[in-house]
Amino acid sequence: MTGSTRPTSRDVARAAGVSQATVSLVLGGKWPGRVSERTAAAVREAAGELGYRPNLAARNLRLGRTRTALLVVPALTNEYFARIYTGAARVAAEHGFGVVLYPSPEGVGPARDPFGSARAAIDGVIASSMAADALAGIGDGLPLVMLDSDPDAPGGAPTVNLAVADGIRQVARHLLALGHRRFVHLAGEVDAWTFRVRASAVAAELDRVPGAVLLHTERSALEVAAARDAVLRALARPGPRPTALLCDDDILAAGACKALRGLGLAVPGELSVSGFDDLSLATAMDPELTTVRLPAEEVGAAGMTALLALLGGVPAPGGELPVRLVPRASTGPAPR
Amino acid sequence: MTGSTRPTSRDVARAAGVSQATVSLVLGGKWPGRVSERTAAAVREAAGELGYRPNLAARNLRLGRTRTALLVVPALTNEYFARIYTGAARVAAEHGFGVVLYPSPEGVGPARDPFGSARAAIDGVIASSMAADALAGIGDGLPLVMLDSDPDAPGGAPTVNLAVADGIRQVARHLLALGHRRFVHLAGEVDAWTFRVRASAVAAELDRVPGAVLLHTERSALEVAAARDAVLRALARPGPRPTALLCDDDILAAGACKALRGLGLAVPGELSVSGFDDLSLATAMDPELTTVRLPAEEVGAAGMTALLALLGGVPAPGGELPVRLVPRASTGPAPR
DNA sequence: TTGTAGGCGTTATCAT
DNA sequence: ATGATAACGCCTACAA
Repeated sequence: MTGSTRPTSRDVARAAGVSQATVSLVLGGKWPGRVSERTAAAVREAAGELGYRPNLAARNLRLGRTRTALLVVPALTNEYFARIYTGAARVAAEHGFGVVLYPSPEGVGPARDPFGSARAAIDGVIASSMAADALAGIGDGLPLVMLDSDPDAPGGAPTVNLAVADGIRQVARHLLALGHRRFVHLAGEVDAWTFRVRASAVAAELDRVPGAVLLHTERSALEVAAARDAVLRALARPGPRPTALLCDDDILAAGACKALRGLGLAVPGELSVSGFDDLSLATAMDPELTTVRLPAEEVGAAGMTALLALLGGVPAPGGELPVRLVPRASTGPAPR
Repeated sequence: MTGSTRPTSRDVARAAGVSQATVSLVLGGKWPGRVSERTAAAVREAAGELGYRPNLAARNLRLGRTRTALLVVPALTNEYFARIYTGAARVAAEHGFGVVLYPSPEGVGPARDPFGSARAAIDGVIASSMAADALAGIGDGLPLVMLDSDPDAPGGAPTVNLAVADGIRQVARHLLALGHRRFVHLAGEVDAWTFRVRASAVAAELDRVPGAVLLHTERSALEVAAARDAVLRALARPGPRPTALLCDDDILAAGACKALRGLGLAVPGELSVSGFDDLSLATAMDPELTTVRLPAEEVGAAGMTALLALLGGVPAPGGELPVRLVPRASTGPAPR
């Protein structure tokens, strides 16, 4: 280790033969009309020479804000959250903000560290698909926007949601139009608003059609192997066999297809399977999955927009983004 | 907005009837023997009452370090990087550090912002699977550990690697033992060290066996659709047909399987397919993919350990972590 | 056992 | 057009 330490604005000032204030003005980009072109150039030169980079901690302390938002996600295991991030980061960048990702350690559980877990200094929080109380200790009192969450939850944080119920409706109608009447719902075994909405939307939509019946709802963790087991359980039940398997999620649908193949049941010849999310998995499979595409990037963007509004003192809009059925090869006419 | 602002340690001190210094000692956990139990309790009570949370910017400025590391990844689109994060975060937490994720905007490209893109104040950088120059402007001069990168790259950052070449070797031997002799290599079209290693390992290993021949190497972006097209191209070439398709990556292998199914070729009956990474995709597919499991979490952990060593002034170890072939259903005896 | 005081590096206000 | 100066909130000698 050479004893070299990072150069400060003071060092730049000395090197350029000016004062710290001038350096700050020039590098802050607000010198036109206040500092001569000559000195500005000298400052920039000196800064470049020394490899000067402003100390973020000092800047944040002085300004009282960090221009950084925290994006809390329950897991990074699928690309949905990656797309959320992308959208949020894009909007953030347009406003000179950064986004820091915090994958919440497996689901719930309040923070253990008395000082909270988010170490980065942040101005606000965007929480995606989280139970409200899972945020305990993260953004205590910071401006908060929730994605994919109960808009009527206590706390009254602005919410950006997907039209999940409408998506389920589209799937159900698609299957009904194909002649299906006997359904099984493979539900995500996760205590999140979005899955509760899915469940009630499935029930409601099938209720509307005389003759259509929801034979059973089977719950499964969001993993392929678990979903396969769940479908095996569901199909082992006595009674008439379903012709359509409506899955809460593409991963569940993938597991369902595996189970069916194992049972020698053709998809979609004997059973139709639908997913939700339109992950890249949906087209990696064979047959490709009929599913619902979520505008994840727009969700992230809208979330960031709402947070920026909040930070600006304007009441944030919130709202619901439309989703779209993507019919592919895993659904077909009901047999018989 | 009520005009309420966040309480400072000063406010806590006032509320508890003590000085800032005492507050700092108590909340910093280094009061035993220096502050009476009674006052300590009073301080904690006041802090809790006010909902006090220390200002990170100020703390970081004062201490000159943030106890935060930046983990730079090329993309979040697959779970490999999620596992890296998990491992790194675990080790970090054991040392009172935090980890902030920075998904580098699509591959390469130096930072556009003159002040660099990583807004969070950080002590060091762990870069995963990145070209060395893709880091320009991120951690300028900060302690750096590279994962999955050329250990002999200029710059001499410590490197934590996977035994990628050995993994390829295991796959090749597995296929050779099954009687395969005509190979096609489906290579990732990414300019990264790990893919260069894979390519040369494939060539080297097949070279060692008389009669074994690498018919062709086809390149493809790391996406299912691209991989499918690439395999269609490769199989349309004149000459003998391969019996084994060695893919750089599970996603490529998934695309390969789709292409083969489209062509009516049985896997593994007529062609064996192998992947690399053991993503959850590998077991979501049908047939399940023979692939190589990477200890991603350990890579992240080792990377963090190396960074902590670096920060402590100790030369970081670096090293290579073993990988393991996971034979599944997509490979079988060579036909004929 | 507790309080006082100084400074971390930056930006912004006010003189010059 | 530029420079001196004062904060931002925290930690930590050192003094009492």
